[in-house]
Amino acid sequence: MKKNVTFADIAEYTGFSKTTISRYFNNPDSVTIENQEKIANALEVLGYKENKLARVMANGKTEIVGIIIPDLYMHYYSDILDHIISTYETYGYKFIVFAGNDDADTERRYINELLAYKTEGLIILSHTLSSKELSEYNIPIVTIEREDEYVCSVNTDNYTGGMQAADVLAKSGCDVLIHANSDFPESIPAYGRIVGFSEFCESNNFEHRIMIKDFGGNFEENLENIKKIFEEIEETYPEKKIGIFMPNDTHANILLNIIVKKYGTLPEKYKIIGFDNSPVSKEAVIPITTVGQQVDKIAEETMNLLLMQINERKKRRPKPLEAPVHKVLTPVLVRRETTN
Amino acid sequence: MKKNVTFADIAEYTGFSKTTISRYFNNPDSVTIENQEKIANALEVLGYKENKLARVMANGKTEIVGIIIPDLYMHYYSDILDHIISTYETYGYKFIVFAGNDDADTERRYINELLAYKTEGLIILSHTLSSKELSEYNIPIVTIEREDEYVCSVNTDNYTGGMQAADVLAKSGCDVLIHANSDFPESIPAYGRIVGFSEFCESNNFEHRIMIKDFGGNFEENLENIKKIFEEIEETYPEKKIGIFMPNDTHANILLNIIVKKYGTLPEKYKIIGFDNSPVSKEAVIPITTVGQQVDKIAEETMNLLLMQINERKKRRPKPLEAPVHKVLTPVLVRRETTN
DNA sequence: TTGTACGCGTTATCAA
DNA sequence: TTGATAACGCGTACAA
Repeated sequence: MKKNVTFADIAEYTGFSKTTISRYFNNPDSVTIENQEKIANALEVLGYKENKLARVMANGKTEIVGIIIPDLYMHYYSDILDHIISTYETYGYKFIVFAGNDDADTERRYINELLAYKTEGLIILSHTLSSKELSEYNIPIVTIEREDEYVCSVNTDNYTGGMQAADVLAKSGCDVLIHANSDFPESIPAYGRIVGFSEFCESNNFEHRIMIKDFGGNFEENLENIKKIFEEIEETYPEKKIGIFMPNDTHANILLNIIVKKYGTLPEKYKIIGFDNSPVSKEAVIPITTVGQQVDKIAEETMNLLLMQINERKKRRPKPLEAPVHKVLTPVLVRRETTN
Repeated sequence: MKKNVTFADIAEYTGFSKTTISRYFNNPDSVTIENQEKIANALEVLGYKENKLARVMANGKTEIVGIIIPDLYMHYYSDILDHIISTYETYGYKFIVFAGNDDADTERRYINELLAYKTEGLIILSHTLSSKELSEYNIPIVTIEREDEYVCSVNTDNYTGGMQAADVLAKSGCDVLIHANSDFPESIPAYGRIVGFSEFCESNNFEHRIMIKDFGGNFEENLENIKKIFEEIEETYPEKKIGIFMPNDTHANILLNIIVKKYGTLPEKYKIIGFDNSPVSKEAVIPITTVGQQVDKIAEETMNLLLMQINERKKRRPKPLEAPVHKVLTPVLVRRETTN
């Protein structure tokens, strides 16, 4: 195990001090062009490899962000993760990734681990810890599409999304508008969808119905529960034209597949709209109309919000935010073939 | 910005030396039970938070692994990533994740960044850098399903997989067996599929055909190219029963959707088999038979292989591997509804 | 069982 | 423009 080449070695080789070598990296212009070349040459000759951890010890900037995502099964999450990770090219921040959404203690362990590595900020998509608890960690945090009272967040305007969905189904000539979703508290942004959907229906006098159902945590459970929902719809409204707004594209796709398997196609009787505009919506047998989340913008705004907090902390006299900032992004309707 | 609590503070508060505090964490039994309690108490009172980076400076062990994945669009990759990340519970290693598969220089930057953070090992799924170049970084590496001559790797037995696929299609009563795949060099494990498939057909006298096609890098291109393939098949073999072996489940699903959209179901005339057993194969309109990769085992073996190398390095006199270890895992056929 | 002293590789401060 | 020195927080011989 041969020793690493360090600034000390470069300094010795070139006759400069360690300080000058450091300056060569962090403020090159403060070193003579001539000497810059000498140093550059020495780096080549000695085969220097930088050690960012040592730098972290000295200046405290890890340029690492921690991210906790519920799972990678939901296409929406892998999509988000992909976009966030890709911001490396823009901001240079690296990401340590954890997955999990079950156990609060597990999640606390993840966070403590992340803090022990001095990550400069946290991006949280999982739902197990309250924003109150998160805020007490006293580190820059941005959450995405979850309860966010005490922390900064980026969310889609779910209320508008719900209205858009209802509107499309209405314009597709449906007699009854149905929204299936899980039972979650009003504090979660997605709750806005239910409200937006309902209000649209009520103020436009559409027969509508909210079906609250626990969809379960994996495909098998999803399938079973969505089958039940569909059976109930078939029985209840044999003569009507039905518009169904599913909680996300993954679930919309499952419903679509159930119907297509039964009828060989999507009958005129049914219109479907999903949420997220995740890849599965366009890859489905029949491309699914969806209320699209702007995942690229979400990733971008998340990093902006996070870096804003991070940079504020680096100031000599940082002012903590008076109140958490909640960025809300407008959903974009993506019309495809499951509606008119 | 109040200073962090350090061992020095704990030492001062308890009256012990920093060394004893360190021992409390790394070798508790070498400290009196009584004193352990004193220290534990001090940690509480002072609100100590560990700093693993400082520990890294002192002992060199980051417990971080870097991982470079081509993308998160292919379900197979998100699946693998999910399983690898989840090994945290078993091994305690954290993961810094990069995504990309395009540009060699970009990928070199990723690797250098990872090395600068002293990651203890690398897991590579992208294809842009040769294993020769990778091996020259002189750090523990495991690749998954890619060219691997000079580095350790975990691969699925693609040859057997190819034979299994052909066998299932044959037993499903197909007259012609077709395997569509991209044009890649023999050095890539997936090439074995083509060989296994062909050899099975030849030794059993099945009419067969390998269709080499560039599928493109996103869904739109995939769709377009797979449509062309299907059209060609429809024209060429109007009277025959066709078995089609697709390169992965994502592509098999696209083909299935094209057919179902045209016929309302999967006609008896066509049998389809995919590869990977990634989530999409069971979530498809008609659940897709597939040659399954054992993703859980792949993740496990990958970490085993990596940790073997990492631990060897920690020894006083590490012996470098004489030759890279290539772990090969048997694929498991998953029969579903697109074959008999 | 506990303590001393130094090292890990870089940056920040202050001085020249 | 350059340098000397002290951090950063922890681990580890070696000594007691």
